[in-house]
Amino acid sequence: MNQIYTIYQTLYKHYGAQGWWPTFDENIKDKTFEVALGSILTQNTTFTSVETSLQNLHVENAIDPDVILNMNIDKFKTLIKPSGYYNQKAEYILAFIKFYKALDGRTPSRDDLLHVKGIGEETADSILLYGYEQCEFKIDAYTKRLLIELGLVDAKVKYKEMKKLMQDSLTQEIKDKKELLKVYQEYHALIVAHGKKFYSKKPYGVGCFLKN
DNA sequence: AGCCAGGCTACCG
DNA sequence: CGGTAGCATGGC
Repeated sequence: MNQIYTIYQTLYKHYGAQGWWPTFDENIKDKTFEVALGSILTQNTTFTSVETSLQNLHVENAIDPDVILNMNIDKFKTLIKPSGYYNQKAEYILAFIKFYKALDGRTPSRDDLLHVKGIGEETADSILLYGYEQCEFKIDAYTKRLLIELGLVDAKVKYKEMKKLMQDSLTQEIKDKKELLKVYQEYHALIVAHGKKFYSKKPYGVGCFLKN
């Protein structure tokens, strides 16, 4: 068993299942769209702030592309204000909505997503992994700090390299595609749970039990 | 009171 | 290409 998969097992044993995405409303019609909204809103922000924004949107029945399009822009900005960067994020979300409606239900390619303003690698992978159930591993700041701290990559590693390391390691161990998707989804959530505890404050990794 | 959050774009050299 | 300022609110 390779090291990346061993880390997953250890984290899973320690924290248990995290749930694939902290969905605000299980009964929402368009889960994919909600995940995309959350993925954009959570950029450089805590998910608790995002939940406040999603709650604000929900009471306006605005977890819906057309409702947002027909809404006064300043009103929309007010609703997402708790997540910060509300001017930028409003622009990003409108750009995504345009893209999303044009898809008409199809699953977008990663490359197409990356051409939408406001969607970088992490947000694209977040939308694909949690919104479209695609096997795209999501790398975030915690993942990077963890891999560096464990000596598995060097400090100037790129997103692409980390993603390849995670995906190659996991596909090597897990042959069932459904299981692989589940592990991708859980693994990222576990890293966030672990990262909040040991990789938020410098120096990173103090007390991290993975360092043995 | 200050630092950090589940990033991205624009612009610099 | 790599590096960095700017974006903004909320939590601890």
